Amino acid sequence: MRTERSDTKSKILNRAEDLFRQRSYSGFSYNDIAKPLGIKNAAIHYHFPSKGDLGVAIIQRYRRLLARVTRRSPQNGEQARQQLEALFDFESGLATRDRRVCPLAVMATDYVNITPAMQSEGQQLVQEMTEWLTQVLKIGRDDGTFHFEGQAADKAVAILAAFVGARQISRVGRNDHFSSTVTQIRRDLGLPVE
Amino acid sequence: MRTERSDTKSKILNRAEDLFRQRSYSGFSYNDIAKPLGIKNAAIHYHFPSKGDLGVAIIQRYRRLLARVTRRSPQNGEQARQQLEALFDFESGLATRDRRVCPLAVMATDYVNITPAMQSEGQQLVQEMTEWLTQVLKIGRDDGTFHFEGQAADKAVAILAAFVGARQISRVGRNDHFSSTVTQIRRDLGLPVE
DNA sequence: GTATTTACTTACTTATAAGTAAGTAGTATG
DNA sequence: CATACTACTTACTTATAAGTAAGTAAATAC
Repeated sequence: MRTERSDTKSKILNRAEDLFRQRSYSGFSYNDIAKPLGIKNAAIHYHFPSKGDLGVAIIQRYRRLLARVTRRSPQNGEQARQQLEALFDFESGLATRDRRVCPLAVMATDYVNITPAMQSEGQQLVQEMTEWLTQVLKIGRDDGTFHFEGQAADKAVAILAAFVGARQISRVGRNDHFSSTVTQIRRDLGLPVE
Repeated sequence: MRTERSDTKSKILNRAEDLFRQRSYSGFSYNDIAKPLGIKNAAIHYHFPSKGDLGVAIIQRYRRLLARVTRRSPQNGEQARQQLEALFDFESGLATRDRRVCPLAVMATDYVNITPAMQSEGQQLVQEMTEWLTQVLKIGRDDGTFHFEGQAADKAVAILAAFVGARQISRVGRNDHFSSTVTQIRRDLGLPVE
């Protein structure tokens, strides 16, 4: 090992995720990672043989990050509300920090360029998110915490779609379009808007 | 002219838009256009000197297409409802035909890779869409045709975000996530869901 | 009927992409 | 203390990217 505790691998992954979300999958190269880290191209291939492996690693880590929120299912309305607020905080934090888009959005636009393994990771990510949010909304509505019409599964997808799309629109259009969307999602659920 | 009526330029533009929405901006090359059309790389450069010029042309044409819907502002609730339905039809048609994403989504994820001229086109597109939809929602709510809480401008952005995001999510996740979102948008507005 | 313009092709350039084979300096293992 | 492994670098390959300069055939203008 060159450095005391080889953190090169995680540095590569950090930088890769940043580039992935700033410039999309086909929009960044190994050199964009190597140069700022002061390493060589081949060092990345040592840790991640192909670009697809790097892509899979990015999504897997993102899934693990989100799993902190999505793993636990709510037992009552209060827990449902807390978990929904955690999602709101998570999404808002990511969106406002540096205007990066959601990894899911990158996978979608670059869908035919990414590897099947990456596509599969994406599919699982969507499934985990929608199933969890559907449960949260169900419990919360039964309890009277949230208000909405129709099926919880449809509402869950619509909310996630709004979050993903809002980050996109706020990047191309005006920055405050993200918070507009969040405000409206809250209103449509009958939640307080501070 | 080689062909009787030189439609090479529009053939290039058609193919480019297709690739743009299938593979994103940095995900396609001049060769991907040239080969299937049976022309040479340089022929594209003749009509569109740089890739940025081609990108601008794609967005401008999309803006013109959408302008058919967004140009006219509604005078009453019935017109508002009709115009909203036209938007729904437009979005649904594009989404289901071949799972291509919205050009807006491509610009967002590829934002730092596209030229300033393309960014400006994107900004105008977002502005045109949000301003028009805000008006539609305002008129429609005053008339009792739509029902929603909060400001019309926020609701407009949220609906557009949901459309953009739904196309992404349905591409990565399950195909029917798009129609789930549309159903929910209708319910949230108090519109009939057939 | 010559000159110019249009719409390309041919043939290239320069840059950069992902990926690899072989070498090497430290680290850990027995 | 020798061996093997880890974490790289050096130096390359092959492919492809956007872009360009010079040439050309057909249509149009005068």
